[in-house]
Amino acid sequence: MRWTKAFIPTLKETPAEAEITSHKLLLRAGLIRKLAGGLYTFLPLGVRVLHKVERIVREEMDRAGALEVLMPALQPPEIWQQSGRYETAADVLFKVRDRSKKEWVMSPTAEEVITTVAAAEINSYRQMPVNFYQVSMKFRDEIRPRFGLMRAKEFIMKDAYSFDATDEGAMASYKKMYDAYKRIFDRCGVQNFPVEADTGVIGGNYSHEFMVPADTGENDVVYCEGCGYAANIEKATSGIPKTAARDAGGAFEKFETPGVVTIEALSKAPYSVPANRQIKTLVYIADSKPILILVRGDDQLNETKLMARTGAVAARPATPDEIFALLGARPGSLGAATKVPALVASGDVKVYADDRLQGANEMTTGANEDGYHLRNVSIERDIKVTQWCDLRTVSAGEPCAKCGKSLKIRRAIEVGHVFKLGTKYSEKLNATFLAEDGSRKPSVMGCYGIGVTRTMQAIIEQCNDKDGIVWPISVAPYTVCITPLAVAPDSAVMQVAESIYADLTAKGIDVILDDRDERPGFKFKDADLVGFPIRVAIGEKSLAKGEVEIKRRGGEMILVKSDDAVAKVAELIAAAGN
RNA sequence: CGGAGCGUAGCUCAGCCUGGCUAGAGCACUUGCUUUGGGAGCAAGACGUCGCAGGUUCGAAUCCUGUCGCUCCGACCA
Repeated sequence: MRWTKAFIPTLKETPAEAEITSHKLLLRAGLIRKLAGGLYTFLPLGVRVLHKVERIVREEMDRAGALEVLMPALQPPEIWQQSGRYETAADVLFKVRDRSKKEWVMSPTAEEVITTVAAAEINSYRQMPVNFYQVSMKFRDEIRPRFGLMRAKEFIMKDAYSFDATDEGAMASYKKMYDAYKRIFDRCGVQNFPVEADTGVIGGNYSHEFMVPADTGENDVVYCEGCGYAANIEKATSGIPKTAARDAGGAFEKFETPGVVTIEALSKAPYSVPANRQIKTLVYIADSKPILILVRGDDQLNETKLMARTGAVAARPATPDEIFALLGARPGSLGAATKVPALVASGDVKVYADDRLQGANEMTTGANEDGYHLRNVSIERDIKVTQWCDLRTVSAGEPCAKCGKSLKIRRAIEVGHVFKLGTKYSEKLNATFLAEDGSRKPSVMGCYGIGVTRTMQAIIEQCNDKDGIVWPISVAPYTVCITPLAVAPDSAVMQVAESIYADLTAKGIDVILDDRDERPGFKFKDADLVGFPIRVAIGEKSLAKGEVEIKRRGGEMILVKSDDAVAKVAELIAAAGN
């Protein structure tokens, strides 16, 4: 490609719409332009990068034995109702109507469709294992699109769906995808690591997310440098000890605490009850029923865990009015030792308590009466706990549950997610088969997503410097940029440039020739901004000695004889290895 | 949806508080001359429904109301 024939609208200044580095660079390097919030046009250079990432994805999916398909973006709402996700995923569903007013759903993912295919076509255990994948535009009515391609209303996703006859088979399919994902992100040239993850609305019981570490990521990841444990904070647990039991005192007693409505206020004089001897009582409305959640005063409730443990489809904090109606007190004076046991006994309320409180006594909590708290509360004796479970959020510095080393937390971008789904969808959509023993069973599914456009941005977020993008060779829009410092066709400089351009092109290397009649500084700045991995600069000075300059983006410049330039470039590309 | 901020040239922004001449600058764009190893200089030129709609006023980019859009913080996810 010749630069004068390409379309690369670079920007010297940063558009006001961009906040994070990768978004700024996507715009400045001329890869994308915004049409509206969360909707972007991929310009020619952006498309080239996208295709390179997609190619890596396809190669590795194919290598792992998955089969490419292409499913409709417009889907009938009936199959969503059948799976139950018409309600549970309602928030993100784009819906449209055709001329006959029939409603259609714009695909945010395709479990329902592929399972419909499987229901019709997979009738025997002999047809499995099988894994179908596609690369296609997905649509989600995001609450808040942001950061360019990072969270958009439409985005390109690679989604794959495996079908197995047995649970063991499904685990093997899962492992194949897990391994393929590791290879894909490694080949894309980004640091990445898998973490244990929550399964959320998709369902299932086993899941990993692939993360690219970045301060601008939207996920907190808990990890241990000792044993390699890593998990999304929504899922992470630690080996933090339970609350120490003390010598059991007498019955709990009420005491006056006028105006005290926070853990902190109660921890100060004259009360001086440390946060770790308090029980924090929260009221949530889960699927329109009130539930009580008990965590220790110095712990934070993890809402994702709450959803997972209660199996609720929707949960939100109760309003002060709802709380008052239920317990007769306002937030800040709530507790589960009074009034609540009767509500639990009558089945009106369930109490979920964090494991860390198990066996705790001599605790302080609200009295369900404004201005009063209770001291000397023993959980086992005074509170009817419906279910004990892990509900707290892990903090940095807590001991690892596996090896005891101090846990750390970092921000990261989720670029891939693998789920073992089980039979949730195959049961609801009747994807059953005849097993070897003649019985009819639902197939065991897995699903596997990669945010292709998000991956593209995550690569930029990680691979950049003050001058611009620093593309890994595997995904760069062009691998080599040839920069002649004179462009008159009869100049020696341009003739050498043309010759190297022709030779590199003949070798099948993606190369762009900057034939613009611009000053050298201008061309260098543009090349650095766009981030071509290898630059070959040809100027009169060095050419007088028969030499050209080869520079690895972000690396050292070397001088080579112009006749050796092509071989040297090939060598650099081979050294990158991906 | 809740909270905060912003909409003026293709881009970055000034002007608005305290209404008043023809609405400005830099970058980008066009033409010419000079320049030519890290986003050049000079000269000339083209580019605006001041987001949109109503209102107040002799007069609105400026004040008021509504509305639309964008960005950031929170709940959602690849």
